[in-house]
Amino acid sequence: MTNKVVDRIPLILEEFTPYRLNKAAETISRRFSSQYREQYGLTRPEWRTLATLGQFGAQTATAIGLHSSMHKTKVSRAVFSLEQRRWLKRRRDEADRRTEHLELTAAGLKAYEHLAKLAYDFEADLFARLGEHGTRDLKAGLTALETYYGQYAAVTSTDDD
Amino acid sequence: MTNKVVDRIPLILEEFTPYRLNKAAETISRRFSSQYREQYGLTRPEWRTLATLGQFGAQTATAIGLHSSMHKTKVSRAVFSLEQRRWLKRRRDEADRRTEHLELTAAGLKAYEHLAKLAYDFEADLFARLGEHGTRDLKAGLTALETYYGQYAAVTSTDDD
DNA sequence: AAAATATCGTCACAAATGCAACTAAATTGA
DNA sequence: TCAATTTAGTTGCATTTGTGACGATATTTT
Repeated sequence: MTNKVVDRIPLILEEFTPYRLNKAAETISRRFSSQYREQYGLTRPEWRTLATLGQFGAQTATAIGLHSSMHKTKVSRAVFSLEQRRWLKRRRDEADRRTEHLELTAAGLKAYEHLAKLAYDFEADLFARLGEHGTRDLKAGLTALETYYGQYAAVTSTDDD
Repeated sequence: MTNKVVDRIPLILEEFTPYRLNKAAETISRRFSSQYREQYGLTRPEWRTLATLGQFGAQTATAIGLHSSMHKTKVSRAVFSLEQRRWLKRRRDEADRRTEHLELTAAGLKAYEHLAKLAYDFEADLFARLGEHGTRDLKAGLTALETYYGQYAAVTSTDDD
């Protein structure tokens, strides 16, 4: 049962889809993250937190984590760090005092807008380089993956741009 | 020059390609890595090292890193760990004594063959779930990405399968 | 053939991460 | 109404990672 013919075929790492996907994600992320890292010294969790608040306005830490697929400790640390920069402020919810609503300050919003612009430009440049077909394939492939794993319980949570 | 109309469009994180790509890669990797983690307690760098040696036979640490996109310290640690398990042995190159050739032992080869089989099955299952179109799109999208960034100097090196 | 430079692999240290335990507050339910 | 459970967010600790420096060897330059 174990020794089929297929056992003999060697595994070619650079053709193995999980490996390819990981490498592609890392390469692209690295390129993009260098922008916010070099210009603002932001980490990825910080960038994601900023992006989520910029997109939705005030949010709780839990909501940020859910939306941006980050573990709550990452969110907690990112929030702390953005608070130090005076890019966001906390507001305790008086109805449920466990919760705090997080909101960008004017400075935070300004940084967000700049970074959102960089993100757009980055993506536009990527699409231009991939070409029409490459872009369509990539998007469709990602959509297929999302459909697939979206059906399974979103058990885990982690990070990364 | 900075305030175009496009500046007003909010960035939608879950539609942003680098984010989607990262999340997809993480989700898939997590599923796959749970197999070698649970069954053998292997880390990702260890799995990649094993896979590279299984694919090519004896290799130097540097070659493994190049092939599997891992930083040399990761390779060094993975090699040490696999050596502890007696899954590989080192052989000093007498012509160039800085280098060592790494080779799987019988036990290492056996583990490799089992894991390669798991990898195949995992990929086959993924493709089945993605469907014919989803699979083709994903592969084509990855190929497009690889073509794109393959042209740029492979400056960095890291990990993660 | 010496000196300068580059490469191989390892190690020490600092930063980032994940996990589990924790405090505080809210909710459930007996 | 009060004990048990759940939820929000933080913190401590152990593990993993990246960086830079290092010793050893090889190669290149002068």
